[in-house]
Amino acid sequence: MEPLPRSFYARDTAVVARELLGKVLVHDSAEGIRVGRIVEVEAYIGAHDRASHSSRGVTPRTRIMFGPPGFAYVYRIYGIHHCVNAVTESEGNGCAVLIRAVEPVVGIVSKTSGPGLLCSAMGIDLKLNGSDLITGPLRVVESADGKAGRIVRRPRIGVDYAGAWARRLLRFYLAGSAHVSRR
DNA sequence: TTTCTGATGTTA
DNA sequence: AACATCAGAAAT
Repeated sequence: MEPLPRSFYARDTAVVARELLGKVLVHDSAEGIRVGRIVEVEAYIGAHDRASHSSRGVTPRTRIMFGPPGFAYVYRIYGIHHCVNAVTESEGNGCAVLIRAVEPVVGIVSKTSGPGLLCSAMGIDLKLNGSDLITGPLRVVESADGKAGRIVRRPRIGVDYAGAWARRLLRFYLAGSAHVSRR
């Protein structure tokens, strides 16, 4: 299947987030091919978004976020887990979509309901930070049926420190999916 | 059921 | 010190 083009990512982050629902994440590695259908995401809409890592400016960690769209921003969290994002909008904005949950499709043998769990289940780690989602080993492709379903909007998870930004409805998930991380 | 705690490395 | 998390235990 053909990966989504870079122009898909070079748009408003909340729009990209919603449209990523139902799309398919593919990790091609020596371990084999692992495939999951995206069912939950969050938008981090730029350096002015106090919940976003990019609100601290360009640092070694956020370098990829401030780069061009269509690349993977992978970071380690709480010392144990990894989280994966797709960089969006244009270079210099620091925007990205966090992928929070997928529905197992191929080659997945553990839980995928949560950003750390999905990375573990799909073998996503820091080696993929900065990789190209169009040409690299980690790609996003159109779903087989092209359909997503009704979308639910909620506040983002785990960003209570961000004041008013924590209340913005920038988390999106597919209504009725059994693989969403929490209701 | 909800709330808590421990694990553990990176960050600025 | 805090963290875009998770699993298991304790409290209710």
